[in-house]
Amino acid sequence: MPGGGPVIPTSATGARAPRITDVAALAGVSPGTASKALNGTGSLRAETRDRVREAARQLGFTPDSRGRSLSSGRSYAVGLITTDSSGRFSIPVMTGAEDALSAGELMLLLCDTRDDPLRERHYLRTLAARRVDGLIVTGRRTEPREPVQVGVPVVYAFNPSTDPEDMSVVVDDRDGAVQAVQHLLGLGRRRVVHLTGPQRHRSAGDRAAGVVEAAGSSLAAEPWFGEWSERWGRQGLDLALRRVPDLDAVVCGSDQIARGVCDRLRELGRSVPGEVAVTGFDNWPVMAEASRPPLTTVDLELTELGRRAAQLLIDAIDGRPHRGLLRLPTRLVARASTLGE
Amino acid sequence: MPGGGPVIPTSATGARAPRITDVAALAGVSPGTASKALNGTGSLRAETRDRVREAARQLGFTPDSRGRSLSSGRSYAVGLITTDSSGRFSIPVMTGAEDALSAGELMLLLCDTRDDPLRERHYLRTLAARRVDGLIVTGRRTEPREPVQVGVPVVYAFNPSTDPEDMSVVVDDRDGAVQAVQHLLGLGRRRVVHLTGPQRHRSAGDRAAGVVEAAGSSLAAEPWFGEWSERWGRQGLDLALRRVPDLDAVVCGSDQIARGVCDRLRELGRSVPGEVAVTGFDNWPVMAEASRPPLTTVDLELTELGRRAAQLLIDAIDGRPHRGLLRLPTRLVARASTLGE
DNA sequence: CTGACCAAGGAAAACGTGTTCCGACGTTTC
DNA sequence: GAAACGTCGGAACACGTTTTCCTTGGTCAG
Repeated sequence: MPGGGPVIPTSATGARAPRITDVAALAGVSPGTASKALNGTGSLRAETRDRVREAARQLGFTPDSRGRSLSSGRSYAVGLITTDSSGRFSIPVMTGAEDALSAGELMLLLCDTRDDPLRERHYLRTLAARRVDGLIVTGRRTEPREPVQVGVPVVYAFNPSTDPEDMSVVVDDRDGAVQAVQHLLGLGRRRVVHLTGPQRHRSAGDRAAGVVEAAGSSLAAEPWFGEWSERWGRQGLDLALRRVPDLDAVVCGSDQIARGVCDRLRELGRSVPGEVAVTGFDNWPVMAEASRPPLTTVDLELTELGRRAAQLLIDAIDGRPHRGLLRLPTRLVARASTLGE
Repeated sequence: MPGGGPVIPTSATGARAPRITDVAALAGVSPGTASKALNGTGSLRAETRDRVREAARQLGFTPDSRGRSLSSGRSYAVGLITTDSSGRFSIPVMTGAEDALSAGELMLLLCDTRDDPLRERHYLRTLAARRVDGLIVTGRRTEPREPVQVGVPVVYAFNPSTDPEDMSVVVDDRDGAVQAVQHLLGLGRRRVVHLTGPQRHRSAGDRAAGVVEAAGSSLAAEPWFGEWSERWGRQGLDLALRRVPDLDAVVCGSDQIARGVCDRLRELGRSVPGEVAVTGFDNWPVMAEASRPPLTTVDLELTELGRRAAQLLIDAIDGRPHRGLLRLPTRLVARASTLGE
């Protein structure tokens, strides 16, 4: 049947998927020779090589990666353990990782543990059974997590391992906060306050530390810790205004908080950024771009983080192991909430 | 080394990962017998079985799924092709699919094509090489897509195949709209308008059709098509009010639109739901719950959709193929934007 | 003319498992 | 006592590929 799309042949196409033996038979050579011809190894006459390749093409031969894997000792697959794949943090990390891996012909095995240790154990076992070449571990919080015990290279992305010897790639939250503050100081703001998430969250603490460090004497009050919500942004702003009536900049620990702050400021009739400049954190498009005005915010570059994590893993798999924590820079995205129109 | 966590042994643990041969040798039986003992097949004395199992436990033996796969003809893996894994629609679908598959010991191979036909071809080839048992195809839009050509069972989730014979699982957008409207009618609303996304989007059209059908004479104006944004919600509300000053309910095609509508109504001093009731669509928590007031909305039950898709796929793999379109019901989530406090 | 060397390709083993077939042994039945 | 039968376990092959080693035949130098 000539017409129709390019059917990729497999065991269910009707007949069996062609094996290298079939290719070899058609080309009139031995399976070993066919393998060499297709992989460009060994020493073969050009004519033979072409004949084999033509036979493979004709049969629509796709080498079975399981056989190849068994023979090579590598599975060309890595597991991705995530504590919640629906988190908006793990998603871009996954995307970046997949990006880097697919370039290296590696596939990603998705494992969503839902923060359940039992599920995690189950998945680790399954991944071990599949003899994955490596593992990427990610989550939705920046708290260090206890390392996984597994006999292949592991990279922790976004949430580091508690073992400082393990490979971890994380966001430099503190530097992000510093960038935001410096941006505001550069615009002449001198009465800066900081509203952020729960104090027990490491990212909140890191960002607050960055703000305190960078703002120096321009910090008009101690940071307020609350929750990662718009509601807290609105409430927190009220608190801040009571304490610092003449504040001219609010550095927020998340875009949600910043959006709440903007909303409340508008309700109070204070112009943004005319009277008060506002910055967010995370560059979560749906928040940052939909806010009125759109938010100047700190992009975590999570896709790049995922990519780097995957690259590190590939290196380790290829026998060039790295170790320790890699802190990636963030990127300030300036929008109307500090710049105006 | 006894201390430390439960190391899952693999080829990199230092020594080689133990093979079934090693287990057999330790138990004093042949590899074939060991296989039978571990899998509960064949006829063996209980004592022999136990001896083998004990040996396996002692060695920390994990059967190599590649060998097993080669022998059984099944790979126990399915590919997940998504046009964008960062979309908030594909994520819950993936989660649900993974949920159903992991129960059946199947793994998910993640393939994000980024809507690029070249990448898709690449991934299809790779998945074919891995001899996946099946394929789930999903995307971020509800438009039917051209079927993939591959020799294994395929289920289309969220976005159906253009071939009505293919297995597809989709959201019943129309029924969702009907539910929302009936909810409003039940609350006594009689001047209903509808604001939704771009007319070229099938989901917008389906939802609009449902609204028109269910509202009947209570529909105060033709639906307005615009975009899926809060900004359009605000603008659209102005249009609607100009045309229907006494409207008492706005059915929105998305939570973003609904949120914009609520914001604008508040700015205009019209109470929600006192004067105007508002419904959203999608039950996107960050929108629906953060809106003021929180949105009554239509949950698409995407996780369940993913689960069903996976279940259908498993059935097909096990030789019980289904066919045609499965339209899953949505679920109305009532919140303050229609009910008040 | 012979020995050394090289190119080309084949045979066989390896990767790890599951399954089929068959033989050995012990028990039962006539 | 012999034939039939059931239980248990081993040998061999299958799955599909890669790689190592070896053979064959040809060419070149001495």
